[in-house]
Amino acid sequence: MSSSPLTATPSPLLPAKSKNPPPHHHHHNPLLAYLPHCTSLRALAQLHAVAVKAGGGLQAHPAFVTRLLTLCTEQGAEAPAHLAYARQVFDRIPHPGDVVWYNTLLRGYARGGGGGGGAEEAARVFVRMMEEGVAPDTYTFVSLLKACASARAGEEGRQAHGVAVKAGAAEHEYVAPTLINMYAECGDVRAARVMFDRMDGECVVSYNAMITASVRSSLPGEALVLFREMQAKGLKPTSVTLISVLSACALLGALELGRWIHDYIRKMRLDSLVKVNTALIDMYAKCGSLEDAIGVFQDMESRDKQAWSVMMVAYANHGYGREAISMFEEMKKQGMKPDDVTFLGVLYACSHSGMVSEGLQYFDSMREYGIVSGIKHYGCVTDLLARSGQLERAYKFIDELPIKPTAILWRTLLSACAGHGDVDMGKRVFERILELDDSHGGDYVIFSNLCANTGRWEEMNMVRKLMSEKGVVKVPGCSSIEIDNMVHEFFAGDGSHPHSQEARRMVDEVIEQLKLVGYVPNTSHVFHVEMGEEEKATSLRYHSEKLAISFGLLNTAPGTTLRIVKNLRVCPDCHSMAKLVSMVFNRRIILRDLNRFHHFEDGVCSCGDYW
DNA sequence: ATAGGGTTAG
Repeated sequence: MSSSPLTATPSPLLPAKSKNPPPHHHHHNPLLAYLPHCTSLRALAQLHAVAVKAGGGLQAHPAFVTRLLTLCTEQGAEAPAHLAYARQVFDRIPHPGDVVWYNTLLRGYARGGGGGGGAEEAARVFVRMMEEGVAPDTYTFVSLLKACASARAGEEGRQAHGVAVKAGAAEHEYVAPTLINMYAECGDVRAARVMFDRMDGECVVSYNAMITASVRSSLPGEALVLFREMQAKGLKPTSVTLISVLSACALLGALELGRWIHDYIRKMRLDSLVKVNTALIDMYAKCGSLEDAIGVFQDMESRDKQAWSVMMVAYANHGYGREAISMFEEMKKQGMKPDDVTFLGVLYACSHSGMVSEGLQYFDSMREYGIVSGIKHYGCVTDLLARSGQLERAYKFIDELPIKPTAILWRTLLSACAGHGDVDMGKRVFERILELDDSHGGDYVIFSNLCANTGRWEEMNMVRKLMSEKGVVKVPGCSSIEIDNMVHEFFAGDGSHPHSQEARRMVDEVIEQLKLVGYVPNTSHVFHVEMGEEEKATSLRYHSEKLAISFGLLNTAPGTTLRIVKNLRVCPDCHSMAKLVSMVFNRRIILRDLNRFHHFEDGVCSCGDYW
């Protein structure tokens, strides 16, 4: 079914299955000189055919097998069939005695070739290696651990760690960072940190691994602490460090720090690296400055697929769906072959701009490019349908997927049900979510609000009861604003910020002025429904967005753009409040939501109230 | 013949 070169070059490449080990032709074969030039399986097969004609094959020659395995495994995740073929070749070798063969094969799994089962396959290869009495080296451990990392297989990873310790390889300068990375990829930052703390702390790569681990685990503040620490130690950041730190800035929405890193990058003359520029585009876009993102993109000497994809998503995130699509068309015109990530970007752009039919067409066209759609693509299509109000169709779409849907998929649909006020569909969906994951506070909140807004009081009470029975808690709303290189965080209602009293007073003042132009608090999205109307109004008044916006108004010069980052989706009341603030106080407000950006200016928002 | 760290639906 695949059209890989494998089908074109079947069995002749396989060494004969014999009980006797093949004779070791270590005699010189002049054809071996051509091996390095065989950069495809097809070429290798041709060489083999020539060898057969000349009398005597090549397939038993170690150099030939190595080349074959390398070619197959370096395709990694893109061509699982190649990897399977390499494995087949390998399994037919009676007594593989060369570490390189094992390492090469393990590398294929390390690159994600085995998918979710990659770690187990890698472990099996390792066991075979032990049985054959072949001694593993550091590359063996690196690849084995990477295989566990890319398969997110924590259990196998821990076992591999144990084996590495026994072999005395765990502290090796290449193995140790890989261990940190493995634990981070498997979601265990604490284990990663334990590994990190056990090291001398003079190694840039370990710092890089730990910084990345922190960013991956949504601990960007921790990443920045590590970054300062390594600078204090005199360790020189590499491009990888800077890329990770930029990613931390992106998470925090720390534009000023991001600009500082950008200057540093220029000073270090790292600004010609494509990946560094891609990280810069991502940082600027996620910190709310689409202009700067475009600037970096335009100044790039060359751009790869990732750069295009990141720019496309940046446009989409800021509400420029059409521009995002034209980026996609442009990159195709320039001869770039879109991949799974590129399509994720296009679908994302379509769903956020209400381009339903285009989105569905792009989704269908994935097959023409030989891309298998994954759960994330399905997520985009679900969003595309659901957001535009085709709830029933979205439900069917999820229900009939060729793979088991995740709670996230249903969650997407649930949000849309809330947006369209369809409590019946919402209920069906809510039940589907509970079957898969009943620990997510947001689901209860959304559904209970939907019930409240449609007058389904008994159901609402049931949901709330269920929620407290299960001990599920609501994630508190948190908004941050960066002023003079300091990130200020505000939580809904609480007074934890040193300036929160000040911010509260400012909110009171702002609200009074907004009331003059017709602002009426809209309490329909206040979760604590057992509150009285007055209490509800108070809770709403001190939503984290309002605190952050007011604090920003108070502490910046008139006319300064306010950049806010929120950890949840913005509530309708805060959204209309921000629109009014932009008009009354003549400020641009750029608010980053869990999902997208809202640019408020002159009383309107760039999302067109579609979010 | 091989190696460690980097962007991605909601």
